Amino acid sequence: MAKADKSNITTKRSICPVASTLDILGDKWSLLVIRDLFAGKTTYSELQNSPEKVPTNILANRLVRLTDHEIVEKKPYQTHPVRYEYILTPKGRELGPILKSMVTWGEKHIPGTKAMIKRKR
Amino acid sequence: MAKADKSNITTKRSICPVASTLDILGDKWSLLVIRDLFAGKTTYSELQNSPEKVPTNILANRLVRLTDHEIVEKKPYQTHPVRYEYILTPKGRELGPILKSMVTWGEKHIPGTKAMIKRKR
DNA sequence: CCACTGACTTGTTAATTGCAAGTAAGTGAT
DNA sequence: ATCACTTACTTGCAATTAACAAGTCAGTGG
Repeated sequence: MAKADKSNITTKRSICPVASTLDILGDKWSLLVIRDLFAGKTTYSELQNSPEKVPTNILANRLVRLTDHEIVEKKPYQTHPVRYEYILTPKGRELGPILKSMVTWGEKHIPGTKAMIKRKR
Repeated sequence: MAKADKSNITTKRSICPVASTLDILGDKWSLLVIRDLFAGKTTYSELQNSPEKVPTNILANRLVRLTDHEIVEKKPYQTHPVRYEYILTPKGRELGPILKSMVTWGEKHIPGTKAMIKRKR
């Protein structure tokens, strides 16, 4: 039941790029997963161990949605046992500025917040 | 029933600025309302007439939440009859970069989207 | 064979959304 | 004064989503 319904993947509320971006990322968890991928996490269990403790069924669902949108790519990095890594596609990596502007705004306007992402590469 | 519950207004999932920003704005509608305010809309009915057709109870709820967070200010601009205008506070106006980076990403990666915001001032 | 890990699913309850309709103050026309 | 209309919302309820706990399944190491 972690399948995102394909019918809605291309459904846009309007031609506005903001609305369309929110159709994909407009929820409490998607950008948090992407933040963690930016921070260098790659596996399901690493993503599960975020400080915000994303529920496992939601994490699974979001990963499916994000891979459907080609923001994230899932690939096995070993067999026996099969283990998967999730990595950002170029399209996903270009979400950096959105994350960055959120960090800037959050740090300035929400007391008690502090970023600690060390961007790799 | 359009009251946002005050208990949750200062509840943060973590000290991460991205997570905290998403606690406030992480849904399908909030940033759309802010987009419209950036675009120069000021009244409830103008906001209701967005191309995405936000449900009226959700619009009311989001406006309460956003004013609670001091992102939006509600003030009467006339009496008899009382009419209200919603305007962005300085804190709200600083969300511009987030919106802007969403426009950039959306236009580049979501086919069929086109921005048409003419920023005023 | 047993315990353990990683990567998820499934079931159930709780919360949120979306739609339709209704309300209330006030205006302007008949 | 009554009617129609506008703005700015509320209210009720069904439907979708999210959250939480538990369970599954392949595989490994002892």
